[in-house]
Amino acid sequence: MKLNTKVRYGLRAMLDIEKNFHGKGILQKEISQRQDISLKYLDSIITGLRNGGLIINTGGKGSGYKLAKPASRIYVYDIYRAFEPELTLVNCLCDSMECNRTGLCPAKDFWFELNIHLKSLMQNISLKQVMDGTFKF
Amino acid sequence: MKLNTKVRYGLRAMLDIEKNFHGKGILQKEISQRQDISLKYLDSIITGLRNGGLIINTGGKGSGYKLAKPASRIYVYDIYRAFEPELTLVNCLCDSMECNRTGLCPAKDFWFELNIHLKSLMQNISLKQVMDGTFKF
DNA sequence: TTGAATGCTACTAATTCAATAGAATCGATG
DNA sequence: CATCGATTCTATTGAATTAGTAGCATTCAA
Repeated sequence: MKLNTKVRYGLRAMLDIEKNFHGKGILQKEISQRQDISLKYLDSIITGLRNGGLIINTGGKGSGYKLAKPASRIYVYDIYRAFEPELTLVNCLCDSMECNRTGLCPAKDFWFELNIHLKSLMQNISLKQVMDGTFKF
Repeated sequence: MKLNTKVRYGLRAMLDIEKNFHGKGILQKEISQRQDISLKYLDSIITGLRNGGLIINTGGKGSGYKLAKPASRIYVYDIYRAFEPELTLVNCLCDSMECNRTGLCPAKDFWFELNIHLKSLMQNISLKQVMDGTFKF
């Protein structure tokens, strides 16, 4: 069970933007250098974050990126979702072809609850909390 | 982020064995039929569980499998570990070549705590609780 | 000694994933 | 207008992982 690197890099990029934004948009190149991610690969990360509505280009002079919302209203799960479909720990939770044992299979019920729990953790911890280290489980 | 099918089938096999064991060892064939898992693939699942010390062959007449310990002392994470290395949500947590930013990178610290939390959930919910549906998060 | 059940090694086919290539576009500046 | 840096898009590659199967060896009780 692994998180893919896009989510991982995505979170770092978001934190980088938030930390270094002081009125002037952040360039991909800066993030690339600070976070040690190749510009080309970061390109796809930025695309994901932008399409997910998490960052926006400041436009105008000295253009660059900033967060689309305050860090306190962006959640870890938002970033996850910028790169992944809905969290589904096991396929039998989403693919009814694969399993229709809900209520009959204790294993399925367990994974179902674990799935909800894990998702809700990520939905409730904000970028700001991650940045400050003030999140709690 | 997905759980692999071995862990998933492994849990089902364990539950099947516990549920159907009444003094007489459970045959792979029975599990295969009840759980609708090909005998060949189940073979590798059983191997994992056996090597993980979670099930044992009853030996003797009417041989078959039973749990190696009471279901109340087998934990979900035990089953996970029968098929996976230690839970590591992101590579930067285990591979120091990849990242040595502990305490510097808020993202890493977050994944680290999430990792601990998730692992500890699985370490504290027993097979019996899964079977009864009495687990709680 | 036979036959069912188990155990072992290897293999394949499919999928996923990280990362790069190359070109098109955009936008500010001189 | 020309250009240069930065961004954006599409496509591709190469590697790793994984679900599932094949085939055979072994065991063990009847």
